[in-house]
Amino acid sequence: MSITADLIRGHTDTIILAHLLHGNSYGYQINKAIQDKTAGQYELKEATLYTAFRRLEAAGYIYSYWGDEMTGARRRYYSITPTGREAYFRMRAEWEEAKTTIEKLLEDNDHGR
Amino acid sequence: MSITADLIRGHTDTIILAHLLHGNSYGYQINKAIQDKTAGQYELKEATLYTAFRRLEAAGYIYSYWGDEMTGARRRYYSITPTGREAYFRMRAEWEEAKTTIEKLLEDNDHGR
DNA sequence: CAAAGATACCTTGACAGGCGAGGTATCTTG
DNA sequence: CAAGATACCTCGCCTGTCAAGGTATCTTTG
Repeated sequence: MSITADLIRGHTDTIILAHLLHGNSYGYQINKAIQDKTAGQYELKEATLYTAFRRLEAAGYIYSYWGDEMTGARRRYYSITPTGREAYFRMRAEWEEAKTTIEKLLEDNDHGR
Repeated sequence: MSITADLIRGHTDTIILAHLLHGNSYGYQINKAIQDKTAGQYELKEATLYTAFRRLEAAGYIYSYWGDEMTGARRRYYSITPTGREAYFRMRAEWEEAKTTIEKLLEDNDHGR
């Protein structure tokens, strides 16, 4: 969790969409996957996660359905829509752009003095 | 301004500090410099800028003083403090880390399926 | 010289996303 | 059976961004 909230802000949606690209999943698993991927360096807070699901579903980027688990706690599965896929690629492109811009602005450049 | 606010969020302070590294400056000029650097792709909104100045000053990262212009509108100059310098380098390091993390999480990786 | 535009500062209030804190229910393990 | 993991959820606060509005001075232009 060493990464501050404001730096990750705005990426939550894209991160979730990225995980749904290869197949349907449910909240708890997505969160686990993220922790694994970043070696515990970052975790979506549950409240953040579920807020994001609502937002993404309202936007038509994902849809959800209850799993038919015979055992264990019930799970709500999420699936990415074609629109969601498009959104993902658009958001990634935006990130690439933003990255360059931020990089430029954070530089400690001393040119001309 | 093609870059969305949420992606830049949290970088405002670092951007300002970066600009003050090479010398004192005032709000209007800093904003102009940012627009030039990004070829108009991004501009800090004034309200954001001045909020940030207050925040940075309260944190002891910068201090301000009124310029003694004999002509033109009055200018409030800002100067970075040693603590501010430290903060800048720390924030840059955080950005480097965050970047890697975000990159990892946004990947469209299909490994293992 | 008046109007328009640039320079330069500032505040208020709304909004959105993140998240701490709290809650529910089920299954597994010691 | 208690503890911990799995799995879901909501409420209300906090913080950073920014649209909209304001002030004052100087320069340019018709």
